Amino acid sequence: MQETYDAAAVERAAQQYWDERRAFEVNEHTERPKFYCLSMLPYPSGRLHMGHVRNYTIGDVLARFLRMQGYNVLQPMGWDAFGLPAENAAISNRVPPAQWTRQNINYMRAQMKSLGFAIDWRREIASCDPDYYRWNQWLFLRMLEKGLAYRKTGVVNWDPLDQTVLANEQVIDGRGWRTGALVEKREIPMYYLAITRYADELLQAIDTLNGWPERVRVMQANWIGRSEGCEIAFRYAPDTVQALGHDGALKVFTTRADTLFGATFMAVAAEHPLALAAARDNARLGAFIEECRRGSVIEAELATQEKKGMATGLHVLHPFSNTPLPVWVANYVLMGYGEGAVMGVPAHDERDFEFAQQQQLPVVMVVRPRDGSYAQVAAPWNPAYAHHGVTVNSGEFSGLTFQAAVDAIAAALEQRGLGRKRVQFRLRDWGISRQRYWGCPIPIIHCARCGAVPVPDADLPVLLPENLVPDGSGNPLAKSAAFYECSCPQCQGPARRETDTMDTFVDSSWYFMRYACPDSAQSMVDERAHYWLPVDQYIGGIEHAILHLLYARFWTRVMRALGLLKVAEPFSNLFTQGMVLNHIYSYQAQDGRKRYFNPADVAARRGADGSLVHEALVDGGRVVVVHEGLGKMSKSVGNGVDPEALVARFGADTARLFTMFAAPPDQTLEWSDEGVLGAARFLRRLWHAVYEHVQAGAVAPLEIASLDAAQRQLRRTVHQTIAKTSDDIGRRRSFNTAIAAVMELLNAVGRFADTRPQGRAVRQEALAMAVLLLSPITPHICHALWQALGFSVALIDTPWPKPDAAALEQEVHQIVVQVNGKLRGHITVPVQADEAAVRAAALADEHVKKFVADKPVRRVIVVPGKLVNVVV
RNA sequence: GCCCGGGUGGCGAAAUUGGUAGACGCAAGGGACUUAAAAUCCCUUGGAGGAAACUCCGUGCCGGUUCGAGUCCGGCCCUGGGCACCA
Repeated sequence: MQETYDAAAVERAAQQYWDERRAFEVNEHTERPKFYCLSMLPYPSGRLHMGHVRNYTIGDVLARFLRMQGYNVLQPMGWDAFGLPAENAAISNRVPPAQWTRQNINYMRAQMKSLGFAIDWRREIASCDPDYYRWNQWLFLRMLEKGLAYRKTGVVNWDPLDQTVLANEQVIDGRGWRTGALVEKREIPMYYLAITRYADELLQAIDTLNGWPERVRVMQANWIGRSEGCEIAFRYAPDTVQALGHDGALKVFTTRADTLFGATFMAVAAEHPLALAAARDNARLGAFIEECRRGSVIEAELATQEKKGMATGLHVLHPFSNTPLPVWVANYVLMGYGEGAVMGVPAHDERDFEFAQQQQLPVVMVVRPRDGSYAQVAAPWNPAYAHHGVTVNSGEFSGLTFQAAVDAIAAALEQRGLGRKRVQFRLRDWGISRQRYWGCPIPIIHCARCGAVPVPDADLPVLLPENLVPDGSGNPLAKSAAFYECSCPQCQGPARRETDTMDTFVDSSWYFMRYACPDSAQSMVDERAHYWLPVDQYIGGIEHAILHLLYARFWTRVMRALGLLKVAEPFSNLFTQGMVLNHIYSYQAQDGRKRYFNPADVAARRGADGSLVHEALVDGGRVVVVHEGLGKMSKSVGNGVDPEALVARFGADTARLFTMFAAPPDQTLEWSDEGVLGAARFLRRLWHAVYEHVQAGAVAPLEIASLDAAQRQLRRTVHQTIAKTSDDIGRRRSFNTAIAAVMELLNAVGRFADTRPQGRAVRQEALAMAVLLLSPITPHICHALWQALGFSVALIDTPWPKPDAAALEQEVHQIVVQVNGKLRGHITVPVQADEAAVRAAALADEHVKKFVADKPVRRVIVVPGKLVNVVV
């Protein structure tokens, strides 16, 4: 064994050992229980960042821990390889996205290997591989057959200069990211997946996801957004029938049918057909509608925007009173939710109230105020106005409580054919068409005669040409005749291939299934997926709490309905790791632009007044930079730490140890160079402890019966550490405290100076256990130290230890004594001592006597094995 | 506006079921070794008082429950995140 710890050599040797033995390749033919440990697959951006390191280390710790516990652990890895950054890189580097992406994958795979993750690399997949994305296309066709996929016009962001569709993230302050031109909204035909058909199922099943963090479950439930209410039809008034030239009704959705008699107007969205019809011979209304449609795309702005509206001149009839109600166009009504129209009840809805105040519309109170809380509905708005209560002023429906009123009104409406109870979801169907090149082609052929024709299964996959280079204007596929020119599968006539590609969320909705059977040539998944699914532990960022996880749940249900899978839910347990933060330093450059400095390039010194001053070098001179606090590591503020440099300097084990130790894995992690040094120092100390021990020669077998008190004490610490570490990793996922416990153990070993044969035997056990317990976190150094300690079976094949109950036993233990709840002393009592004995010992303690003095003892509380509280 | 987290030393944090607040680590100060530096090792380190023994105070703020509260309850303040005119 070498005296000094050479991380690079140790890691090379360990990785070579695992590779040669194919240690992490798994199959389905084993008696051991399976465990599917999955980390979210990365986008191949070029290099790993610290978020990746943290994510994959958490997964790897669990995978290795469970492997040692006897599970058949699958830990796969792949690449979310389609998407916009490859096109952006292509524009600036003039390299096809495919080439850029594959280079990045190769580079990042090597980086991952250097971190020593226990991955079965035979199962690697990239979503840009035709063998993978052909099954996106295949399932899309099945969904088309079932009516789960359909075509409809949708709104996109359009850059008028580049003549191209922009993704939301390419729209900056309402302008195109490249051209700076004002972005327009355009309606084009797109494909949608009917996720709303699964809304109820997806919502209800959230209750079964016991292994998911509560906040993720809440976020998903809110996103699906189920509302119980009524749809109500308001028939056109005679003047409106005349104006439009036909009879009809305006449908609205409401959760407050009990307030129907308080409706004093109708409000419809700008895109509502009734608004458009009214605008045909009303130029002012047309202009207003145009203004609303043009308005801000950013939803947060919409929410705070001033309410605006304009009367259409049309009227509808109240279903019970037959009173005519004016129809308004209002900018606060969303076309995409409910019916795109609402009944305006200003007395009991804040938005309607605000609108009515502005437009001088009448306010009619139809819910009785709660005792004395208010006398009448008047400005300013009072949240009590919206409370559920007893109806008044509502004809035959007066005097009913909320639910009774809703039931009665809904029943009466239904009898007249003017409404019914209905559930409305906030969730909308998933638009998957992207007018982009680097994605999975949608397998549709457009024929002038036959319409949109699905590509026959036999012609799959529709291959994406990999040699195109986008130039920023439009979709290169739409300019590539070799791609879009084709013949109609039905009539054989000339036709045009669909040039839109799929949203990359499609790719990531089922990749974890394909890992189970990456070579399945005849089907999307095969019986091996039944073995591995569901994923037992999924690990990833909270930023995917809604979309990715919801889409994957939906996709799983669709595949189950098609008989491809047996599970309803893909992920049994979900772990969301925290972000990695670092300091942000900025400086106003001479050109007026804000520049950021990497924290590694910033030096701190004490200023004249003793406060910290941060400085960085600019053109050879020092300038004072502004410390903007902590923020997520990202390119835009230049505060990233390169994992590769970290591994090169300290080794993978130090990188892994620091990221697991510095913070609980589900909370934010603040980067600290000193903390990294501390992790490296600990590993050197561990190495040195084993080195010293091994240098002293062979170790005698442990003779437990002959141990003295100090030896038994160290052994007890060893086995307590085994128990704590097992619980911390296995149940609590609290890796930082598991590491702290091993550090304490090593500190105890350091204080243990016994060099007699049995002393050395106890030390041997202590060091071996420290190495074993730490091995999921720092596998390379532990691999080497395990060998050095003389074990012939490799660490990777050694089972996780169990605490020895006998070693944990004690004859006496220390008990805390309090007087009136304040700590006053400690007593040592035999473990078998009964309550009376413990009580007597406590009262006999000198410190206790001092505080009790001559005051009468009112009560003594004894918590066995822990504490005594004397109440005086 | 609504829904979730979080608030504990100089810093990252620990305290798992209501039972010794601050484990473990970082930083800082002191010391050992060394020609010196690095590395390593040892000691101190929540605040106040005290020569010491020890005492008092202390987990964002106010109040409550309890023999006992960082932990439970009520009200507030600050902060991070998510959603956002969803009828």
